[in-house]
Amino acid sequence: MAKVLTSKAENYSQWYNDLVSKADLAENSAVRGCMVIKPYGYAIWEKMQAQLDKMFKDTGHVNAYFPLFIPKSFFSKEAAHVDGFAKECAVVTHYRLMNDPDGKGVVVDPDAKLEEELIIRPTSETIIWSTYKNWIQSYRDLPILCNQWANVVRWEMRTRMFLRTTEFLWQEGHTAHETAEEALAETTQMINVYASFAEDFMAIPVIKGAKSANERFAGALETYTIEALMQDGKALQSGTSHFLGQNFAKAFDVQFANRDGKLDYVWASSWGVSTRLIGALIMAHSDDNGLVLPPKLAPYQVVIVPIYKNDEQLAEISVKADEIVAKLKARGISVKYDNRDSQRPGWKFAEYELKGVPVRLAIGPRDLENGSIEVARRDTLEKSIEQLENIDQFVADLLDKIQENIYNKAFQFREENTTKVDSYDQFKDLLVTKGGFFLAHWDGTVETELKIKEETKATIRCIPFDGAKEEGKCMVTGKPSSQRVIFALAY
RNA sequence: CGGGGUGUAGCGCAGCCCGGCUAGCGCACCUGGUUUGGGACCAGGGGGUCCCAGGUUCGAAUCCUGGUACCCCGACCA
Repeated sequence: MAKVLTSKAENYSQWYNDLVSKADLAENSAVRGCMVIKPYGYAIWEKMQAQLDKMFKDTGHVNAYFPLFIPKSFFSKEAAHVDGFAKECAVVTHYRLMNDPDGKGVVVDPDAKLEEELIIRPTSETIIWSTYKNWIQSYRDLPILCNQWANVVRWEMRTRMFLRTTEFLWQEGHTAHETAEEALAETTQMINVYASFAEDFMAIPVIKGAKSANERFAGALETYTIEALMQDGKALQSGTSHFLGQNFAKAFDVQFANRDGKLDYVWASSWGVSTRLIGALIMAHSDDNGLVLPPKLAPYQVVIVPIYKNDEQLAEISVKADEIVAKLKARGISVKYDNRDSQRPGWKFAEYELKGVPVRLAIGPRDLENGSIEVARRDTLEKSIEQLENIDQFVADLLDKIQENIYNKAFQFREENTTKVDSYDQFKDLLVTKGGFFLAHWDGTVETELKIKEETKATIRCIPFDGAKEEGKCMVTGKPSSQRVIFALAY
């Protein structure tokens, strides 16, 4: 087959860029750092949205929408929060353009300067908590369990399609509670929702855990994360859920009358996942032939390619193909019958491999005679001839198998690339030669964490929830530690 | 924001050092024909402010100055 992608081995990040563009997911736009998400890429996002939205609703949440602009003054109300975001905010200073008095084009009208600048949201805690203040008077108004699907802007220095773009799409949940326990339970519930979405739908195994103080969200008391391992041995933070304590309630003076008739500040959580998940999907499963999509998120789960020599043959094949389409659709399987005459079969095979369609069916004159059909699976690239009868059942089972197989493959990869280390020298060596996740003891101090980051670029990805309690010594300082944490190089 | 690199047809590139006739190649595109079980072949055809602005020169894709955009490597991050 003609090679259209740089191979992973040759240059991983070039492979990634090639794939994004050749699989028609996204392209760079006229605006620095901002991408155009193309229909095929957006279709994957829509699948993700639909499933996540369902999971949010099933756990009692509702959707709302808050403004894109945030008054600058809101940002000074929570000190840690502004520290975290100040350096990457886009600011609106004027509201009008005028014709350039000196010639062609337009300039900003200096008379149209805003009294107070507006920040384009990098995240919505501040605008939402200023709103919640009006919604909450009593414990009877709690909890508030809102989510919003939105775009946000963070003025990043270096961008990469899906992984880090200046503008990105996400969802952000913002909840308000009577008690710390309730807010913490919500924080935990949502990291669990993210983990099951990642594992059951994206087919990506993740490690749930808490961020170290240093890696926490700006303004949070706890940040929980799901960490996934990519095929190049680097970690990708794939979703976070924050316990915000009473920080934002205090910053925006959101108090409520509790059950004892006393005023108290509201407890909060926030949680989000973004279009970065598409980057995770690419880097977790795909190969040198292109994208490999988990069936549960593939815009098309099945494609049917007819093979024919003339119009009569195509007509005969189409009768069969239409039957198959109807049977698959009846099972809720999304299928495309590609009967375009403008491309030849070989071209189509390569194209759908590039786009990661999980199952490809090819049907030609030979099959009409034999009552058979060729089935090709994207994950293993295996082909087989199957009976046309009950092909819908066969395909339905195969899609389940593929979903399971790519999860298992990713899981096995993670197992093979998770290493327990006890000495700092061994850690430094294997970090470079092997990569992946490292389970190591850490003394719990920011100083040690920063020293490791400075010397190796590795960070603590999380303190895993299900990590075994185990007495040990910090690999750097030798001070006591009660649990191994996960270190890795990260995106 | 620091270091390096690149902007020439929709995409990928050659030409630039050493200025000179009509700016070239591959893919893609259009037309016709033959094809169609792994990215078809033949013939014909269309498409260019050579990133932008200024300068040097009889003459600039090519040399000079400034700007700008993108890519790669670092520090910052979902």
